[in-house]
Amino acid sequence: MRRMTARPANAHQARLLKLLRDGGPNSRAQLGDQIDLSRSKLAVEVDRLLETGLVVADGLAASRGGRRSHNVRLNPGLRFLGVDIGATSVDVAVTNAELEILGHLNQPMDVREGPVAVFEQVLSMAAKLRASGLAEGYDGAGIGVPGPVRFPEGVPVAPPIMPGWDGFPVREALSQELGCPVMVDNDVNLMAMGEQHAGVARSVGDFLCVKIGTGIGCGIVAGGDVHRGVTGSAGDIGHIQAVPDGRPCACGNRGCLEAHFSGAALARDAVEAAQQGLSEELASRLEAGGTLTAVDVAAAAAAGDATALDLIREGGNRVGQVIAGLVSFFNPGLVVIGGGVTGLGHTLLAAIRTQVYRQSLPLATGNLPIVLGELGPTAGVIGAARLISDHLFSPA
Amino acid sequence: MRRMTARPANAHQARLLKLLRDGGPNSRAQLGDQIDLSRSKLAVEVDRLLETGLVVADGLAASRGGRRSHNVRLNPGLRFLGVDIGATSVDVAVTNAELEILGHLNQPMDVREGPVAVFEQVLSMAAKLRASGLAEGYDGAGIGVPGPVRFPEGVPVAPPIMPGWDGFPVREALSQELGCPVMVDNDVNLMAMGEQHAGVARSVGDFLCVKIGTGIGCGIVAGGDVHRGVTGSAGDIGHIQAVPDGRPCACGNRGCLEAHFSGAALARDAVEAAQQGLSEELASRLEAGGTLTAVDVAAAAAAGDATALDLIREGGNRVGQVIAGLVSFFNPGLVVIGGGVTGLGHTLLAAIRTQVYRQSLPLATGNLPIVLGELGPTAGVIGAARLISDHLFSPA
DNA sequence: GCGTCTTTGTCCTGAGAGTGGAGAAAGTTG
DNA sequence: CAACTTTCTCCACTCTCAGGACAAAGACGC
Repeated sequence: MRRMTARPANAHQARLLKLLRDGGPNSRAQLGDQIDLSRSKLAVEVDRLLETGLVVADGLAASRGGRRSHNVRLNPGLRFLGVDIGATSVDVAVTNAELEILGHLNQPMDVREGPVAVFEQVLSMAAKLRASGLAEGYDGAGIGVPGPVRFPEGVPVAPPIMPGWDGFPVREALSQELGCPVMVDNDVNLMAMGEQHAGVARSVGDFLCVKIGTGIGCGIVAGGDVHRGVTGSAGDIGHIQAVPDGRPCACGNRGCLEAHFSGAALARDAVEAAQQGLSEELASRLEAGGTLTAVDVAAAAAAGDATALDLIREGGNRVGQVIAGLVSFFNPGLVVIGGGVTGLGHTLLAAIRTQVYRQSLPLATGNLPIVLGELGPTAGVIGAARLISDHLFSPA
Repeated sequence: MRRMTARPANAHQARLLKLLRDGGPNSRAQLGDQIDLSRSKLAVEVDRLLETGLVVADGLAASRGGRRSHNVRLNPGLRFLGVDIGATSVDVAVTNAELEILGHLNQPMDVREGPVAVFEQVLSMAAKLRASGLAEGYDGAGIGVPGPVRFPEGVPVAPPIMPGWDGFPVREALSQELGCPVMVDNDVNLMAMGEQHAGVARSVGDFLCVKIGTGIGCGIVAGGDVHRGVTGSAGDIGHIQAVPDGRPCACGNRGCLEAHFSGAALARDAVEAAQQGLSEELASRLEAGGTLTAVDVAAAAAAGDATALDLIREGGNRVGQVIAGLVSFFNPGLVVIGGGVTGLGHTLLAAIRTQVYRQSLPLATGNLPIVLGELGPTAGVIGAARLISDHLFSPA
């Protein structure tokens, strides 16, 4: 099917599209309240957007004490694809232009199988969503990968946990297959954008979004925009030294944060503890499943297992220590904790908070909320849709 | 004397003023090459700037193969005052509108004497510069203080090393006394702006500027702009934990970076070493001067004293470790080392580089210069002048 | 049911912003 | 001294944008 190809012709139109995306259907009068334009000029730009088809009339709204307004809204037929490639699974979702999720699929998959296999999977999931009637095609797609990305080109660079992906033209290839514009970013940055768009970080301009999953990363939002760094590796905090002369890490150094606490490290420590007979709870789970994951530790902790609680607390202390440093450095207005280990819940959060509030200066922590992400596994795909919509809703 | 009060009327004029500030006298044609405006429109805006008096004609330039151009330049009578209040001294300088230093005074002074005493000193230095004929008055002033600042209001907040300054209306008071607009910022941010304007960081959009003096701070420039954080305390890295259970720090915690390495810590360690008889060089200097400073350590190191070199190396390792973490997190394109201890020179730099290159990921360090600041003690005052000129050269 | 008030949206006019070309002014070069 | 360059100014024309007048459509009080 032929998809929309129109783009806003100027900054005003871009602004209007974003207001409609974030605020849903609106009348010209309501739009006028939110934008610095005369009614006449605004009407002209809205008419032009109607001509492009990006925006459509949406009937009459209720009266607010006078003539009823004619609402307009983003074309309800627009479809964005949000893809979140994690280390061990793939999430794919369809959204409308208002970034509401219409359908969401998740599939376990090891990113190390390489770009070709993963791509095949993503395309099949996208096709499945299309086949279920949620979309006739895609107007744009955003995709997140678990490693640094050369953002302007949309190409992963030197990704430690993604052998085979280095230099793979993700943007180019996906755009070719889907026949629509594509933007690529680090998965952590997308999670931050997701929480900023629809989660706990709404209306916060400077915040950190720490994602603890198989590895650890940190999305940085400064002045409302994602900070990616000069080579796209900003936020790569997994290899900050957390313990002097600590555990050996896959990167070759010792004591990296990721070696001491992450989904993978936690699972390894839990198995160790079970084998050493420190926890019956963990041992029986190990026996039953053959292996342990962060989910098992969470369950054991919920059941009151002291060893599991200790593991979580110790890990939280490590992460908290590093975050404390980042808070001193960056002075954010909010810290969001997300990723797979959020299942560890309040125990983890309490440990992190303790460290940060104790080690950072009062001025930086005085009014600093440290909270769990609100969107869970949908943060990434919403962020991905947001990424491509920000791109498409900007002047060409 | 009546000073200039005009401000640019629109973004074009602001852009032109900044081009003239950074590029010196220019013809209309040269300006046209650097700005996206038609020659006719550009001529109109230049004429309006001439009318305001901010810009003046500057005679004919050499021919470039055709008609000679009529240069324009910023009014050579404009004067900015740059003030850099350090922990132990005050720098005051006069610049022209192109931010060239016309006169510079330095005066030892303890910031703990409080805002009233320091202000008196600053005003007397400003008057001295005026009396020497360098300025008939000031069109604007920038001032840096060694602590966090609520930037929009220009008021220091909860400054640990500046008791008595909390909430003191620096901007308001100085503006009153000098009769011109004033902007206030953290001294480290100003140093970063100085190096960005006229030093090693020219044309770098994302960099860190670590200032090691009495304390330690870090200026953060992201996307060309200084990142100040939500409460103005961004870059306050002196109290990041560098050594678990390390030395007690004035802030109440243990192992803070500042407690292990800074001008003050280095002097203390040197005295200790001298008293323990570890270094004859340092001991003789202690005897001679009654006390030791970073300058003594630098001299001892230059003379080949092993103990002094060890102190510097160990300190550099500590700082380098912290910077390594910040590099992983922020992924800057450049790291500038400045402040009082730059006298320690290459020994310090080598230790820092070793740590950063060893601990951060190759992608972040692959093309990362770590260099000493170029401007020395003038970085702060140039940054201060730049701060106020950025303000005055923006539309009102 | 009817006039009055409020809200919404459209139309029109006039002020500026901005472009691009013509052409004058002032050089260089052979 | 002719031909070519570069710089700058002037002018006509287009486009943007604001703000007021006005029409449409509803709420509300009497």
